[in-house]
Amino acid sequence: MDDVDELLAIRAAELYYEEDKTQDEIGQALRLTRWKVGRLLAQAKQHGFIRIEIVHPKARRLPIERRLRDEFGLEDAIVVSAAGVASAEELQARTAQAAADYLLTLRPVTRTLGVSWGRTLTELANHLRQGWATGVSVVQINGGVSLNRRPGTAASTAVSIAHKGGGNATLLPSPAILERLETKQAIEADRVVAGVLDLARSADTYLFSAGAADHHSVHVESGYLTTADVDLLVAKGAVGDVVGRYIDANGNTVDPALDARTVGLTLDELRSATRTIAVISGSAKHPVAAAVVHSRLCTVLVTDEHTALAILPPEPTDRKSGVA
Amino acid sequence: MDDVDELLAIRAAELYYEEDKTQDEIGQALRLTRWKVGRLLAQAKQHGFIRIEIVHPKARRLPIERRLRDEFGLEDAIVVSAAGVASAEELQARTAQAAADYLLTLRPVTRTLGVSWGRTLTELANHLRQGWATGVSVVQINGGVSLNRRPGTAASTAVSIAHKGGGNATLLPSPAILERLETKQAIEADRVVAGVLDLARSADTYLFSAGAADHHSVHVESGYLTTADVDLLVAKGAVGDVVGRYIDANGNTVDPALDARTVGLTLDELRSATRTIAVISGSAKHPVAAAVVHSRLCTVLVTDEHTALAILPPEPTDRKSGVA
DNA sequence: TTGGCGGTTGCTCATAAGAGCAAAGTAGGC
DNA sequence: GCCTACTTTGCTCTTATGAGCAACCGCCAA
Repeated sequence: MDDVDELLAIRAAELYYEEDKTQDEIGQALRLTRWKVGRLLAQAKQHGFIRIEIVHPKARRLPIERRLRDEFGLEDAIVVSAAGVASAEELQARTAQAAADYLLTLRPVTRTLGVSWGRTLTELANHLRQGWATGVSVVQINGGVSLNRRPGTAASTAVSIAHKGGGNATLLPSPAILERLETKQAIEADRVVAGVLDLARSADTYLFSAGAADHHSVHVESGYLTTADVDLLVAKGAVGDVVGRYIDANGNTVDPALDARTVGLTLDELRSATRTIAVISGSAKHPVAAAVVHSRLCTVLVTDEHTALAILPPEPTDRKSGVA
Repeated sequence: MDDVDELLAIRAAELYYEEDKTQDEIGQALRLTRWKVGRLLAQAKQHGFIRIEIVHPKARRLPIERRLRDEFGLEDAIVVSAAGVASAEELQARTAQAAADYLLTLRPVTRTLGVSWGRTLTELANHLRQGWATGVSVVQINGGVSLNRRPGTAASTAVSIAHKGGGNATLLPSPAILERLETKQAIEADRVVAGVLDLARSADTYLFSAGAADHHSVHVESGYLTTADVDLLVAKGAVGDVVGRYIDANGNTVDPALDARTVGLTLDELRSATRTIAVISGSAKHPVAAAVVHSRLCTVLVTDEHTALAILPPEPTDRKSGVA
């Protein structure tokens, strides 16, 4: 495509997309045959001169979803569009909303849903529509009684999801991380706790988010970890946490000792589940999102466009010499 | 259009524009008839959910051009797209390039071109293509021997335009603004200067830009005005200058005494010309651009999308109840 | 109940756009 | 200088889309 054709293609595109002329009319105006006009338009598209965006809070990016599914063998992927999004909060809200919507469409319908907790899931619960399921049983899959502030956020997330789905929640009455291994083992040996964990292991679907390994983490806010702890984890290669367990870029636990003191389903238990839905949004979470997907911690990913593109390998520009 | 239809429209748009499905296929997927799909897509467009942009340095915005022509009775309007533009400089370069391209298409061909000077025109001259005209005569229409720095910029702009058009330039050997009225009158009485001005008045086409009334003005840089002078002009309502003459929002000279000391064609002479091309770009120049267009100082406007939209009255959203 | 009325639906028909192909044009190799 | 391989062009034929219209639905009033 030489310069002259390029300019013609742009002129044709202006007339076609902005002036609603037919290719034939454009042909007359630019002294081309209508076939030439059609080819120029096709080339303009191929070269990326024509950008078509769907600007809407519920808009998704299907081609990116497909790439995610294909690239990582995901069962499903939901990618919300970032077109016209002003703030990171808005994008996260869109993602949470999309995840809430996705729950409605789950087939087969979930009977027992294992849930994690955190900011994203709280937002998801708020966006969830009343009556999204009928008689769903919700069970927490990791510990989370907040130590200091806003006690019960973790609980209310699970309860809210259950209530709106016409069922009830089973809470895991345990801190997320214990200070001593023995305490953790004792807690897990407790009949109630063990029962909850058994129920959690029997869930047909798991729903969780991921946290970035930084000082704003919910673990720091809740007092389970200090900022120094986080720095140490980062130094060991941590990119973030999933159900309270810190992982590196390969999805492995970075600190086995810490992991052993963490109450809840293990990463391997999560990996062996048939349906695990990860909801992850925001630029701070790009590294964890990548780790989650690469290490097959989820079968379904709900995320935003930016995060998805950060996870995916760069797209081979689809020129004629694409294979070369 | 209710919520359900809106969501369907978005889903349809995703499949149509991103997945290249036919409306019929979308109908099958969403359990709609293909006509319903067509209507949903039309509604999505109407509501502005579908945004189509042409991303290219030479892309123009024809609908905006039309609005400018219709709204202000312009003979022609060239509006370059701001899609995908990173910096203000890039936008100005695009505008200058568009103006240079426009000169090539002028019909009837210009024999004598009156030009102003300034950053925009210098850039235009640089972007102008060799051989853009054959034997064009270029004449300066306002004074501009730089007092201190970069002497000859004004001259080289005119010379460059002339050379590339296979003709020669007639320079106006005079400062832009004189300190005393008597000196200005004496200069204009000079045979050479008077001759140049006569030639300038006989031009068939005028090409000029406009300057913002701020401290970065070329007049300040060249030493004709101090920043204090500019502040005073602004206080009097100045929005910028055209061919060295400061105007208010209505296109009137803000300081008759200063205007009388300014050498070159008057604004009224410019207004009575048959073809005057204004090249104006950048957010700082929105007010001058509006003044130029409103007061009919130009018959042709070359500008960027943002400036054009700032000049134009807000577009009536084209809903069904558009007239109400 | 019935009869009107605005709005929606699914159709027919006309037009626009795309796929594929043969002919013409072009550049390079011998 | 001529032939060959490749690209570009303008076509035919098919498919997709849009315009316009009659039938239909739901809503309200008589």
